[in-house]
Amino acid sequence: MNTEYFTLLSDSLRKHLAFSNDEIQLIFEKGKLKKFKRGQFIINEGSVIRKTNFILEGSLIAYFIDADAQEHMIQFGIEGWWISDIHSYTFGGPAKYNVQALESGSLLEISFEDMQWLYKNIPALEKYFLIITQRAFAGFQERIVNNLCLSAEERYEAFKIKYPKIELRFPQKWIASYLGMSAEFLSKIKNKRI
Amino acid sequence: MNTEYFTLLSDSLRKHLAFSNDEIQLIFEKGKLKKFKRGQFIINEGSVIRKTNFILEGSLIAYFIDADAQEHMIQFGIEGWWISDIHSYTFGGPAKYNVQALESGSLLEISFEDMQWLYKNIPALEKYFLIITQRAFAGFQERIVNNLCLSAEERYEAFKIKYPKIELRFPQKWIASYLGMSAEFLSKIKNKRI
DNA sequence: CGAAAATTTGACATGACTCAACTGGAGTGG
DNA sequence: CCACTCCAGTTGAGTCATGTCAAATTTTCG
Repeated sequence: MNTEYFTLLSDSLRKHLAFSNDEIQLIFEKGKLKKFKRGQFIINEGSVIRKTNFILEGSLIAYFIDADAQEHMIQFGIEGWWISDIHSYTFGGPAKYNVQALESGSLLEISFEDMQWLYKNIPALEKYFLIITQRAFAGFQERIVNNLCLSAEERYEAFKIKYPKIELRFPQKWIASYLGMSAEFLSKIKNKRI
Repeated sequence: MNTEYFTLLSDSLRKHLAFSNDEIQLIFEKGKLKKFKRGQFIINEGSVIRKTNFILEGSLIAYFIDADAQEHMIQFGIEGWWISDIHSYTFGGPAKYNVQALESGSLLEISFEDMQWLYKNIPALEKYFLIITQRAFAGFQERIVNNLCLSAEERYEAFKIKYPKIELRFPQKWIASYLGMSAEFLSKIKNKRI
């Protein structure tokens, strides 16, 4: 198996808790390695996919399309991040969002059932997911707060500071969507034409 | 101990997973029963309070005050809900929000350390918190989505459907803040004076 | 290289905010 | 238990931040 991928997963896990190499190996064995191409859908809105994905390479976005056919970005993900549709993976309902690749790459796919098995065999794993879910939760709280009390320009400035790498790697129209403003308006902010 | 309180906690826990009476008893023993009065602060922004709270009676809100002295509601809570500041409880940093009582009542306070002890002694408890954190996470995702693609009026309509009881119990100005609109504008929506 | 997508730019439209004045009702102290 | 505050809610006028649309330009990628 690719050592680079192993390192990526072990770094992500060990950032929060201690795991043995055997335990990480176990996760790789339970998971399925999948390649994806730019533009490919990993999850389609409406389908039930009880799987979560650890991104090994490339970039993905989670977004949904509203009644006016406007796309809204929920979340982005690059190598080293977990991404799934929580309604489908966690609760078993239909996915509320699309997950699509913006850059080709690969991921490690783990089913809900296999994850329950892994929880039983790797004591720290459930706590790890509690911690990263809490972090994601705190992140979404912050995003709501920013949407409530910052102007469009302030939100963009805060975003650049928080995610300097992301800014360079994702198309501007998706960043605008993530920040809750129109693509045109973000363009005006960047070029000081407000 | 008050059987009504016991039932409230056991219902909340058993809604998601199986727990024995002894296990629930153990949680009550580790927790501290605290009464609070209308207007009282449970958590002050900036302080470190590694405690989480299960509301037994009354209502609380979590909010913060921005640079323009505007209050923004993050979350509300009534009996049967857990509330804390995640930055302080989970990560040990200073609280980002105030938690204040809108109605007098009481709560069960559990420290972070005691919770770790409870996790070790009640196998299902950690999974329970993973589940409710995931639910809260999904809720915040939905709130972001609504803020991105619904008008103020649509957000209010969706809120009334999702939280019919909350609507009647919390002052309108806080509901407006929760929904990301001014109190005046919500008043106009309700009275069709737009 | 060429088509399709992303970005830029300007003109114009509008949803929601701010401010300010007024009203009503709930909590509190004498 | 009444009167007095005082905060929540209402209403209107005026304003502004941001959206929409459409056309021009640049970039991306098959």
